[in-house]
Amino acid sequence: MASQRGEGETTTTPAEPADRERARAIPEAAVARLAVYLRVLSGMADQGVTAVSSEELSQAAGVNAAKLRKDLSYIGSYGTRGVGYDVEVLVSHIERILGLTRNHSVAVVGIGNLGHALANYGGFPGRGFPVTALFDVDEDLVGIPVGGIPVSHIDDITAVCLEREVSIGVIATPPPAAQSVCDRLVSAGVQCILNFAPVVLQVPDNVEVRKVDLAVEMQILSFHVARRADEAASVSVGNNGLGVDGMVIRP
Amino acid sequence: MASQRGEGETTTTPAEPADRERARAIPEAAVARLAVYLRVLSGMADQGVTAVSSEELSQAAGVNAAKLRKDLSYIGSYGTRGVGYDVEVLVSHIERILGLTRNHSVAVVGIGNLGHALANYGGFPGRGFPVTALFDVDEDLVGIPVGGIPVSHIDDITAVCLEREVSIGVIATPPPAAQSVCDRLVSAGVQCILNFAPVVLQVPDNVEVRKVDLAVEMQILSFHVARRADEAASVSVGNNGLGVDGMVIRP
DNA sequence: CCGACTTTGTGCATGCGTTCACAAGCGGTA
DNA sequence: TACCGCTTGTGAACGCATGCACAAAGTCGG
Ligand SMILES: NC(=O)c1ccc[n+]([C@@H]2O[C@H](COP(=O)([O-])OP(=O)(O)OC[C@H]3O[C@@H](n4cnc5c(N)ncnc54)[C@H](O)[C@@H]3O)[C@@H](O)[C@H]2O)c1
Ligand SMILES: NC(=O)c1ccc[n+]([C@@H]2O[C@H](COP(=O)([O-])OP(=O)(O)OC[C@H]3O[C@@H](n4cnc5c(N)ncnc54)[C@H](O)[C@@H]3O)[C@@H](O)[C@H]2O)c1
Repeated sequence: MASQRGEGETTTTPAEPADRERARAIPEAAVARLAVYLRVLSGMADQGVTAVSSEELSQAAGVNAAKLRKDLSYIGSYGTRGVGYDVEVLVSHIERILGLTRNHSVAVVGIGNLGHALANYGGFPGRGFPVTALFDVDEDLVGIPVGGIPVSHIDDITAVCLEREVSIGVIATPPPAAQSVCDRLVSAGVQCILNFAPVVLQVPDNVEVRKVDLAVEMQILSFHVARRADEAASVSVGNNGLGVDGMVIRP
Repeated sequence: MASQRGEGETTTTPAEPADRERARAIPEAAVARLAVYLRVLSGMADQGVTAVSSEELSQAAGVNAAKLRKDLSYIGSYGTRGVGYDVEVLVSHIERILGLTRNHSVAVVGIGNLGHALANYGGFPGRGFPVTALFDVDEDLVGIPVGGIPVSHIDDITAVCLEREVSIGVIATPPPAAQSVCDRLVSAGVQCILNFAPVVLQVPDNVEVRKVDLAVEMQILSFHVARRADEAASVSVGNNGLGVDGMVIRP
């Protein structure tokens, strides 16, 4: 039911494909950072930089240098001691680990405010994520091209997803429709879902979901201001108690 | 320079104001989940639900029940053993901890594809995050209302932010402009930034930044498909075990 | 060819976050 | 009132991630 990480796997690693087997051991947090390193490295490559040290790269990526080296060590040892890393080499290794050696076709469902923005965004194709299908229930939208791609009707989702080999589904519908859309994507064989609707999606174990919840992001920020305000209050007022039943306000 | 967590803090926690002092101890990850619980609880309240058990709530929020109880314990003990939690009570306590007892005015900078979507989105005001200011460099956009709010020129950012008491700045400009916009927001006194541009922002210690990077999200998804594909390959090929050089995985 | 210098890769300790498991506490019932 | 069953709240164990510190490994100048 629940987590099921390593499944059956009685096996230890076979000798040869150490490269990909290694992938399983990469911490989730490190994967997210590898994607950031990749972006930074790509930028450097574009500017003609050919080599980079862990110190430089870590600064550019906004992380600790030791952490960066450890992250890179998860994917192998491709640096040169005393020198640093070859940018090209690193880029290609990270791309391989992240599975970016092939394109991942993306479908956007719900062509409203957000869906339009996503469909019109030019940043995805260049990074290996071409948007190849758009879906909506609204008959008035069906057939109209957005960002160069005509909107399909949601009822055709299975056929279209299979035909265009969609591997990532993006949900940008209103919350009530999200679960149903998700189910449809799953039955169309989509195994990766990026969800913008503020809803907890229910999916089978073999489907990976990531959510982007802007309200939550803002609330986290809100928490930090509140905390900071309280700290300030504690310090300046001397914090002589009184906090009793809570509801302390701002300085 | 770098992290600076607990800083000067020679003080131990004073006795009384346990309520807010507690806030400092809440793990970052728990804060994010609290926001999710809040959303779920609000939905329940709207449907007339008055009480909920940790089991029910955790299922609705998609997390482990024990984790949920621990998360709630960070903000105090407001449940009733043998019964569960009062929805109203929980909502108001979480809101207080997250600093949602007052509104947080939001400014969006960069009214392009994404900026339009954000400005038009109706979900923020209802959650205590009214969008009160929009900025762009494009003269053609300035003055035009989007989502009911006229776009201001980026050069007026300081005055407008101060006037409207903006507490959260959202960056939706092209990457090259992001750092400069960020700097302007900071000098306008904004201490919370939500960044959509794929750029690592440099900010002073007293400013909180959260980033939303869709390309990174997709690359993480990509990693998981690749990993899964490899596992499948390993299994189907037989992978009859006997790992040689160690690196045991999980049972 | 050697020695000094630079930077990687990683073992280890530390801290944070998650999960388990259970005593404590409460409402309901007889 | 006393008991019973249910659910909370949390101590403690575990596992993962972070950061330090240094040996290993390579470059470069002489
Ligand atoms: N716009 C934003 O900035 C923003 C911010 C945060 C979260 N969100 C979330 O993103 C989602 C989309 O937001 P939006 O502002 O674009 O909404 P929207 O109302 O503008 O667009 C929703 C679109 O989905 C379509 N739709 C509805 N039901 C559908 C179904 N069953 N199948 C396919 N399409 C369907 C509608 O026809 C509409 O075109 C919402 O869940 C919202 O909460 C949006
Ligand atoms: N649209 C998406 O779905 C999407 C997805 C992922 C990431 N992003 C990122 O979000 C950002 C915005 O994307 P977009 O598609 O809306 O871009 P866009 O080009 O449509 O809009 C950018 C807007 O910013 C304005 N701008 C430029 N420089 C500015 C400055 N110095 N000050 C104020 N405004 C300025 C432009 O005039 C334009 O209106 C980009 O960094 C992009 O990489 C967007």
